[in-house]
Amino acid sequence: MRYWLLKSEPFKYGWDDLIAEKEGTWDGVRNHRAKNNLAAMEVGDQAFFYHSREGLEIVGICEVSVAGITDPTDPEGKWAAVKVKPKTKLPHPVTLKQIKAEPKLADCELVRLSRLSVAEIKPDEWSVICATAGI
DNA sequence: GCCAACGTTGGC
DNA sequence: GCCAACGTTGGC
Repeated sequence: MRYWLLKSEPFKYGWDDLIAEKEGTWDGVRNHRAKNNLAAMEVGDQAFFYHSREGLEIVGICEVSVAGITDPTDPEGKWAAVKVKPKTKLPHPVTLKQIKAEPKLADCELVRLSRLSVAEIKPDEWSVICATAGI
């Protein structure tokens, strides 16, 4: 079981959209590192849902329901995608400010590579964020 | 709205 | 194969 963080701009596709759809396809990723992360995901992996540009906070947890599919929006079929289902809405969203203020999270991919849209979260980082979120 | 970080493109 | 120019992302 591995942990991830999925970034999305809430005005394009937010947590509420995922709830409404019940299952969302994570496609349109055009960054190699993010693609590698997508390709490494397995069914059952957990992922934080993070709102970028607006909100700047982790709002929920979703679970990979379908792994290893090719991006349906890519005509050449070179890019990867997964499907995710919403699992838990965080009782207390964890803001980027809180993440940056926590020394244990100082070198997670989210902080280090701020432009990466699909980041890996280490198990201990996952626990720290869950604790902060009140889970 | 600005700017830093990063990726991509294209001239050489 | 190098690097400058440009575009995009995302935090502030």
